[in-house]
Amino acid sequence: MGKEKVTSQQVAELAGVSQSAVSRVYTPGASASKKTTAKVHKAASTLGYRPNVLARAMVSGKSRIIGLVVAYLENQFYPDAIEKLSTQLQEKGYHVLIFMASKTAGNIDSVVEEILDYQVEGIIVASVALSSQLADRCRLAGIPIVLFNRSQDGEGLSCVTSDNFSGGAKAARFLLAGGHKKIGYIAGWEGASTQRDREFGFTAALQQAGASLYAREVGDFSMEKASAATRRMFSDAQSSTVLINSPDAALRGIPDAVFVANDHMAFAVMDTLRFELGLRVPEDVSVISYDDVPAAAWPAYNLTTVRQRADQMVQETVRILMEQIHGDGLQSQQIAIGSPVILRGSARIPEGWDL
Amino acid sequence: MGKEKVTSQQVAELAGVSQSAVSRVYTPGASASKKTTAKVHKAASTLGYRPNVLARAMVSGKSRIIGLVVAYLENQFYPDAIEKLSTQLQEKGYHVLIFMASKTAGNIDSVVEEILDYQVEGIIVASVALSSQLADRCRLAGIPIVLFNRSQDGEGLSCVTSDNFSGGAKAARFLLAGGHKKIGYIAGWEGASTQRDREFGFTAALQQAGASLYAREVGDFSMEKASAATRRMFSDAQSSTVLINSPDAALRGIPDAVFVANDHMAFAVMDTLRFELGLRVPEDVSVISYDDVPAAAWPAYNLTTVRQRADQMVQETVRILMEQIHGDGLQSQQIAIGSPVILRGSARIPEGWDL
DNA sequence: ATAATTTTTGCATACGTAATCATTTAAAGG
DNA sequence: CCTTTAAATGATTACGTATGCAAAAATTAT
Repeated sequence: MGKEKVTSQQVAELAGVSQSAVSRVYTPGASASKKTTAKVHKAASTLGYRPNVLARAMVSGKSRIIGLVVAYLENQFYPDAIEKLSTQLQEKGYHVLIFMASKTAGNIDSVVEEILDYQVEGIIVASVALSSQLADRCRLAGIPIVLFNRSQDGEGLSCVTSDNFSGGAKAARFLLAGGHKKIGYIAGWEGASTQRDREFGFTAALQQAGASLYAREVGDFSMEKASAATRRMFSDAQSSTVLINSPDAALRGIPDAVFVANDHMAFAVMDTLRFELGLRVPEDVSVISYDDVPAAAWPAYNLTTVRQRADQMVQETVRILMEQIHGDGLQSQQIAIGSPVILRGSARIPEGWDL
Repeated sequence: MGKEKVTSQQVAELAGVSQSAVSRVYTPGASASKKTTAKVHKAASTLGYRPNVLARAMVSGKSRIIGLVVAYLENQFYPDAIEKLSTQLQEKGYHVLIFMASKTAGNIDSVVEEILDYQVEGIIVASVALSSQLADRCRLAGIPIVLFNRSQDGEGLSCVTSDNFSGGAKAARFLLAGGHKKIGYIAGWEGASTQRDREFGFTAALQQAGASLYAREVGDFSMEKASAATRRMFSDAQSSTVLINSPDAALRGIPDAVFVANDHMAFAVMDTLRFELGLRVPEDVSVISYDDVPAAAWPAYNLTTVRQRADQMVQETVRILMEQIHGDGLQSQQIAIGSPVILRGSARIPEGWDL
């Protein structure tokens, strides 16, 4: 109940200087003599003074707040990224105001509007799309936006992703080199650029090798739907699975390998294969996926996967944001971080691979 | 670059009213006629006006910001909680400013100082402790604090936890009912109240049944350390494991059950038992732990665990925070949510249990 | 219709700080 | 020691909004 607001004015009085002097002591690059600096610091510490960020933001226009829109926190990739983002921004004197888009799905725009109300200096949008008029509003307001782990064409938005196309291609070449003939794909949510690019890269590399997709199902980045997709794809009857380009009846049967659009779904896929369908991984079916979240390295899964370098993605995101905030009106940048295959035990390892 | 700041003044001019009128239209409970409300709304929408939260915070003292201190995001329990917290607070018109304490470990206090700079209306501290002088400062400043998943004695701080003592006791009774004789415990970080209470409850229930702990190791809530602890506890030689109260040589040998202080460590424990030590779960060793994070239900682990009801914990946290913010100077509250055992397959199920 | 009451409105001020500007003080140069 | 230049300081203003106060308008009661 005791509202103990210590203001720069009070510090000034105690130190015997003007309020301006106090302000300058706490403003980097402002001119203040050693003497007054000392006096102010002393008075400030006895009173327990700390500058009011909000008041500072009012007059300077710098709130030191970055808005972060996020969803899908059940996918370990995002908490990991949030932690890294927040830590790096903290080091630069910024802090993260978080906005959940998951449960409010659909009206991402209203979430971004709320963000703008807080006079954020920049916005990071993770894993969700943005309407073009909203993007325009932000550009008009001079507030930089960086899409994290999503790209969006035609809006001139900055984005940071892994090189999903080439990552998908690597997965395909890895499976082909392993001698797999009937290769399936379990897709993520089809509105996502990551999903699209991974699939494009995957199928492009298959075709380049004269192969093609044997089966395809959609898992929408959800574990439940991925399980269902797995059941459809690996049911003996294969009734509901669309067999693409299957040459003749002799080759029919369940896939001998599957590329899953992300680790989160791959866990469900592996569990369904092993515990529900009684198939062995990798002996009966090779599984490879995308992200390399921490759990992929857990022995129970030991998942071969295409690594998304969260550290580098975060670093680039912060760099772009800082560039746009400080140097004003820079060009938007699209960054794609290289994504290596991490060899583990869920997929047959081709002989002589990665010597 | 175009800084398009639309102010209430501009809206007022376009609508032909005073700035005060505009303010009142956007202030719930203020008096404004239908006519002016309509005029203002029209002008506001043509100009794209939205109230500046920061300016509003300046004069009203209400920033609509809640500070959240968090660490250990690799433990799925916390992302889950963050999502729920943020969503519930959003619904009440508040937003979450996030502060990572993990990498800055040790100086939690400086993190809280930074939070205060943002004039937050409340602080949620998850999984970390707070110095008493900091707690005092916040109380003095009239800023409510709620500890989430930690309790702290003697500071008069509000906290929300699960009923860790009784949860630990339930785990013990469950293992005893299953006929286990050599029961081990893998502890979390010993500075944590959750760790302490779970262990106290566990050992108290053992003793009440005339049993006692057979082995104990510390895992510090880390997967690596939990693996190492498991190796020590289950090595045949048992050289480094402290055998507590082992009656005679005949009873020596590896534990037939282990209670792990949280799920996050239990995953590492199970993996180490199965893939490194070649032990079967639950045939050779029963494993039970605490939290019931999503991954505990994944078939690969199928972990029997004491559920921490994140939904209810979040709900209570938000309730307390709102009470303290609106009604001023309320008593601090300590809430412990009941925690049921969730039966899965990692521990032998006693006959007739939970009929 | 007039008085009493309630609601609405505009004016002025305050929130806590940074930035501009003119002024004073200190330092440097000869 | 005096002049020139640089550094430091204080008074003032501005940021965008909410609120107390008094005046005006609308409503109700008489």
